[in-house]
Amino acid sequence: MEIDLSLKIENDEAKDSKMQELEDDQNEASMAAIGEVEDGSPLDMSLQDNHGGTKELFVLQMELNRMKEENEMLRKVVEKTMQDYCDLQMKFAQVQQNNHQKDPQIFLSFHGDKHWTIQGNSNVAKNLQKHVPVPLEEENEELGLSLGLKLNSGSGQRQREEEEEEEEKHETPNLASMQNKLHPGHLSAITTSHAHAISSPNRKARVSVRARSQTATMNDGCQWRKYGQKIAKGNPCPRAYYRCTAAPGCPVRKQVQRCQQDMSIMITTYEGSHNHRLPIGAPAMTTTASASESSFTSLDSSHPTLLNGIPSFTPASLLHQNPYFINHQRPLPTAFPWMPSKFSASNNGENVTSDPKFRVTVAAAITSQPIPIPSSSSSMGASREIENGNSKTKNWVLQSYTRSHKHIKPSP
DNA sequence: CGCCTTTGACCCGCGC
DNA sequence: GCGCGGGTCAAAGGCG
Repeated sequence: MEIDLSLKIENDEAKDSKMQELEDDQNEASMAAIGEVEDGSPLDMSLQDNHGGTKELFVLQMELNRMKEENEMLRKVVEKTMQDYCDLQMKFAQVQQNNHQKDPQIFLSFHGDKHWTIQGNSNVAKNLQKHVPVPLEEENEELGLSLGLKLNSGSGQRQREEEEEEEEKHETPNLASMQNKLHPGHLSAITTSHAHAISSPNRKARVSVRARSQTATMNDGCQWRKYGQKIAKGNPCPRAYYRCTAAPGCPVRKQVQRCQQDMSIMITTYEGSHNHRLPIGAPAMTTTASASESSFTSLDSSHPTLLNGIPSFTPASLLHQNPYFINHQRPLPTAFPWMPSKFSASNNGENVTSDPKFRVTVAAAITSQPIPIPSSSSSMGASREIENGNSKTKNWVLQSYTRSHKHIKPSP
């Protein structure tokens, strides 16, 4: 990101030359006035004329003094502007440096269905606080669901992964404790989401979103094609790789993985920027560039269309405008559609995406075209592992697992 | 038939 | 240089 802070001002020479011209003109005028007195026919000159010439000279001198003062004032303004410009440049450099050193964190907490609080010291947080049309209160209620937003900059992948692990360590117990505090039925469709964006000159920007979802994929309004799946180290849940197929050659990819600590949380990581117009229902984070710039919107992974026509950051209003979110409360399922059906109970009723009532509600709430909902038929049960070196044993186990679940399809 | 998922193989970066 | 692990490719098969 580069911001042109160049400030075009006239340099001193040009300014001085103009001033000189001005003074010359005034001198000429004065001299002309004097010359009139001196070069005119002195004998014939009447007293009245003399009086008039002196008056004109006086006026011109006054004008000259006034212009000198004005010029001095302008000089001060220019100096002040230059000073401000230098300060701004220094601040900008400092901000850039800070972005590399630490990660400004923004935490959005949802208290019941009434209040949202945004915490954070960054400018983004302050901006959010300005724009969120709900009263901001201290986080003092026990009943709260936290939604963390994080903007990173210039971190390496390792660092990011460590941060993510760290976040999970800190975040998951909180979630668990919150869920323990809450009656299961109080968990509405929106529970938590987590996003952060990374921008680095050498790395593609990434935005990862954590959302409680029971569907296999995050339904974000875009069209995705799965091109790979792997078991990541330290997480038994397979990581699925998707590519945007909404337009040929679109570089956007996303990774979908379940959170190890809380299987109901799905971590979706978007990478790249779309080379096409997004569907109306596609949230901003599906294009990392816009996600980095804009505010994030809390969303339920099953309900991308809720973002249609709604300002980029209106979680509270979103909730209030869509009573479905508040009223559609259901207990956490014990199994999820992405699990092999062997392990999952009949949970078709849990998938609110296919709920016609929800669709009608959304259609009524927003004015947009219906977004085709991609079939979440990818079986996450099949696992695989790289076959090399010492991982062969693990690979055999995984392949065995794969074979044993190969013909198991998730319940429709 | 076209598009999708699955999955084994391959590539590449990083740490030691 | 080697091993490990993440990410991607591409062939095979399924499905509507």
